[in-house]
Amino acid sequence: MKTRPPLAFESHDHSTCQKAALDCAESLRLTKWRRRVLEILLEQHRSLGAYEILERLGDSTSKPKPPTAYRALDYLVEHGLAHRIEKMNAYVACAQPGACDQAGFFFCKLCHTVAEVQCADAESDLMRAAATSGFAAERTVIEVEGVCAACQDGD
Amino acid sequence: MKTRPPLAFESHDHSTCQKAALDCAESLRLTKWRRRVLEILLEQHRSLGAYEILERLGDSTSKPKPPTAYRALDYLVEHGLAHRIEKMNAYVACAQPGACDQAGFFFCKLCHTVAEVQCADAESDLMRAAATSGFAAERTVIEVEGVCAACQDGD
DNA sequence: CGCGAAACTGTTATAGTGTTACATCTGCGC
DNA sequence: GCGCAGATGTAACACTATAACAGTTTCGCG
Repeated sequence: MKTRPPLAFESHDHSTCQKAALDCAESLRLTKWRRRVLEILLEQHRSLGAYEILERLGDSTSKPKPPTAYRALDYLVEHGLAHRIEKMNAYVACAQPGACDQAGFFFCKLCHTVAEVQCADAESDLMRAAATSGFAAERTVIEVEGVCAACQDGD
Repeated sequence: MKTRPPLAFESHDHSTCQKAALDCAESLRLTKWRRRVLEILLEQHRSLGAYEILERLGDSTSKPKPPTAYRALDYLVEHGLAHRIEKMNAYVACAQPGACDQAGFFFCKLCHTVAEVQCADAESDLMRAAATSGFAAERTVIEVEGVCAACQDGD
């Protein structure tokens, strides 16, 4: 599993993360809600639940309904700009848009920070194992729950 | 990723699977509900939702409430006799009770059959990656969604 | 331009999944 | 028997996600 270091746990210039994602979204149809959801997700390398996002989409005059958030999230996930963290029922912006093959995630159960790594090796091993049974693999979920260094210190 | 072949997709003497799990449960405190839930899960290598299990726990005279199923499932998962498939919000009996280190799962999205494999290599790679960031990993989820050979034929 | 198809949005309602809180019971050691 | 710990019973609720359908916008194309 060759990976670049998990950026999310290290201090970095986050504006380049945001810019990369927005650049990558150029070729897509980013409507009002999709853009706003993406911007919210891009604020930090943390996962947010669909209803947290929904809250933030509303203003004093109107509150969108759940399908508004889910539709935008589905679109972003389908097009590789966001990922769903199954274990958390939550969503996070893709940290390597355009270069995201088979991602795995380390997520802190306390602060919900998510670090994304490429897991090509693990994935190909799994694909080989699948092939021997005639299993047609479609999507692989790799998630590691734990506590990040910052939250360990905080204890 | 050395694994024995995924048994669940092949015909096999399932009674030995059931027996192994019940033997392994000997040392535990299997109360009425825990035993019944385990028996239900052991009927096949398929995942069941908590409410499906709950249905089957009831009889004509009384229907247990959700906490009954969740408590039994939590216990079985904690003690390694069952696993939760995050992507399906469902539960499956452990296929290698007592010898289940870091499991990964192939599950068919059509028939919900689940094959369990050991993923020690993938896991140790992930643990190494985690260590470099000071991330304290606790639980690793590895799940592959797809279509099993039988369901492909059936199409 | 005008028109039709496709995509997107708004809204209501509901389905599905999981937990909290608290009362009650049961078995076991003392 | 007493008291405690663990297990169960029950009601109510919180969180997550989708179905269904109406209305609107967008966009290609004649």
